[in-house]
Amino acid sequence: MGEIVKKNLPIEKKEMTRDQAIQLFQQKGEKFKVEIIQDIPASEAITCFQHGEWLDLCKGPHVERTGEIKAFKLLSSASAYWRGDEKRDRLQRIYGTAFTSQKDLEEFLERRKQAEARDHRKLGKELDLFSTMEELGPGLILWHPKGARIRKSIEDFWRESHVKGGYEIVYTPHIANRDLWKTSGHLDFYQDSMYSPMDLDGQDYQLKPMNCPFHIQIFKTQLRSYRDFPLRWAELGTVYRYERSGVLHGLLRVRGFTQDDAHIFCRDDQLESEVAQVLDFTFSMMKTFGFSDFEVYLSTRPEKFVGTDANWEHATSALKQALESRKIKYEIDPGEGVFYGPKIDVKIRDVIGRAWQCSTIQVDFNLPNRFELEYVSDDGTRKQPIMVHRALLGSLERFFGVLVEHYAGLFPTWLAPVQARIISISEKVVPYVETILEKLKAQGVRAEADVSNEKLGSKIRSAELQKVPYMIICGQKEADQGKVSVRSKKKGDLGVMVVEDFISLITSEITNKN
RNA sequence: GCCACGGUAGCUCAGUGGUAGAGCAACUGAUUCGUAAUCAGUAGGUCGAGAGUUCGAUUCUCUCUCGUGGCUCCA
Repeated sequence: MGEIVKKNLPIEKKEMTRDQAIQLFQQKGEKFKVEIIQDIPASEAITCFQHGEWLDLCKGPHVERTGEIKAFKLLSSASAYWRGDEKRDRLQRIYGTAFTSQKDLEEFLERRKQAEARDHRKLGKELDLFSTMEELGPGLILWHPKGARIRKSIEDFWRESHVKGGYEIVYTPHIANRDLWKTSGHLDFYQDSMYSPMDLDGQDYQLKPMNCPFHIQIFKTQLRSYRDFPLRWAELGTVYRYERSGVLHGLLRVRGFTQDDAHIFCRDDQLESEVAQVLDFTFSMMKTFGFSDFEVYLSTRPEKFVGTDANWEHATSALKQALESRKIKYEIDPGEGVFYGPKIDVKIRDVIGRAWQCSTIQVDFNLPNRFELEYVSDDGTRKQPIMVHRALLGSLERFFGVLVEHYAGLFPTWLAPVQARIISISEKVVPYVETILEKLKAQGVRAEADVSNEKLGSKIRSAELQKVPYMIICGQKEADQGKVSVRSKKKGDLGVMVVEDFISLITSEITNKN
């Protein structure tokens, strides 16, 4: 590379006809290039670029001369399937990047380093939040006490919001008779990612890969009336899906996870407003978690699907109407719907600009049909309800991983596993530290004391590294005055105040979820 | 699942065909300290697992397993 750059060769564009190009690459023995050329529409020109001896097929554009490349670096290499098809040949792919100055390259590498520093797998270890281990098997998460504290805060908020939002909370088992999945049709579509059945008294039972059939069974326990709708049933439901070993990734892709699932059963005429309400709910919840940038996609009918044209048409237009009624900008994702209906996906943008798919809202007319759901309508006839599947956070594991990266481990106080750490300056003030600790705990603050035999600087460093939002420093001065010295992780030294003032400061931050 | 690369102390990592070392953490002692690392000592490892080659394997070979980067996939 260095030599090519040094020679400062001009890079020349060469257009050629299809036949010339095919002949050229056939001579070179490059069967893949020949295949690409054959796929280029006749209306488009075929171009090659050349510098020195090197000639290759490329659409361009290129820099004018090789000397323009002042800095480059190879980043990684990996194998890829030809045309992304695992049944076809494999190619070795080399990833690299080039810049017009060494400084730009260094900045780029610095940004990568920063992204690495907020990697949830690294922080999960450093902050003692979660782990996975060989002894358990891949893709299965152990939530450590500190991770579990955060998860509990998320769940508490989630439940509270759902109850306020007109949902009922339900619970369902982790396994069920496999027939449920035969009826639902999931076995036909997703058998490969479902775990093998287990034999219980001669019946096949199945570890659940989703929660919907359970909610449907609750629906079926009564004869429903049009007056009952909408029924909104939500569950933090833990599901298990077999993910291929190569796709597992920290918390973002796992084999056992908890969906913040809900199913809304409603009438035709309620569909649009229900969807709109879910959209509002999604944005307001995400805002509380610190996300304000969104990308919205409407996914339409895929190649493999069930249901009638009329149903798809109706559901898709209801989703569209809901988006438009809320003046939400969205893009159409053609053919990316689920086999049973169209969907809206919401991606959130994190603080360094990466988009994460979390929320999904899916219309389903397959399951009501397959499970023969019905209700008594106002004219006394039996009708089929519409079902909406929705998850706001998606999976708690994944969402948690995204949160860790978004905040780089420095959680807002309401989520922080340790909200305040009380630090003693000397052994003499330990009893005072304990009274402060009790006061904070009594107000529901997640506080802990550091009375170890270390210097103040060292204890502060340790609290800083653990990203504790507040450090409460107690020395003889504070003990004498009955006050505390407050240091905020974000704002630094806040000075000395009476304990009650600190308590109202931190508790208001916690209740307001700032 | 596929390709490539990895797994050494709790963590971050050196190292070697003759069974291993550092820093931090832990523990013990001294110190009682004012806003990002006090000092000293102690302990800690079947070198991911199994098999093979070898007089001898943590080191070489194979299989498995877990992880990492990609590909494909994600109800």
